[in-house]
Amino acid sequence: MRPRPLARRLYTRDSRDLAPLLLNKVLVHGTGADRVAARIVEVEAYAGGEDPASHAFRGRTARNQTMFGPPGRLYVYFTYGMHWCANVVCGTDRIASAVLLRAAAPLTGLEIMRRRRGPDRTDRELCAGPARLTQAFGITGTDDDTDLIRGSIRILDDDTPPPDRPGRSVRIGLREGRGDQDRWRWFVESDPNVSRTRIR
DNA sequence: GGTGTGATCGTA
DNA sequence: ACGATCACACCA
Repeated sequence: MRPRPLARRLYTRDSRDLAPLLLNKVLVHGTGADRVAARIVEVEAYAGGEDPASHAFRGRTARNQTMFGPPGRLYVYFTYGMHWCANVVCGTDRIASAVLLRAAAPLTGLEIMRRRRGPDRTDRELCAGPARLTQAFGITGTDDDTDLIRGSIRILDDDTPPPDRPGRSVRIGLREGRGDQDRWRWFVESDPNVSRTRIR
């Protein structure tokens, strides 16, 4: 079968159920000559109001309101004064559950990605990291709250299953919410496009 | 492979 | 004041 958008029902799952299922799905942006695509190889779950590491932990704000909206949309936020990061909004309406897209393996449009990321970037430098990924895809704040099923940014299933035994670890870059049991990062073991892990 | 540091600005 | 980061310098 041709690649097709994920069923809307899938996005109603909780972030910790959905996150590992997004591994090996295909993120695409644009059409024709502008099209870029990459296979998702690393994600993290953020569990909203119960999760001290989530932007939603202290309630709804102007920045995080997309997470409180319907599932199946993209939550894009700006951080460190220069980077954008993208999340898949999931769970039920008004529950601020989300999955951070941390890394992907480039599939098509590598020359377009290199135009955005820099001409000397190796393949693995294009999408190995949450802010690298958005830069390679040309995702910014104007893409916040867009629909992942009908919009220009989509997540597709091309019948590549998620790994049977995905790699798993605590989340990266956090100060809060990284207890030993909070292993809410999943990745495709041995994929070179998994981001470098530097724990605070 | 690893660590340390500066960039840069919206958010709370 | 700090951050769901990155690039680059430097060390090994």
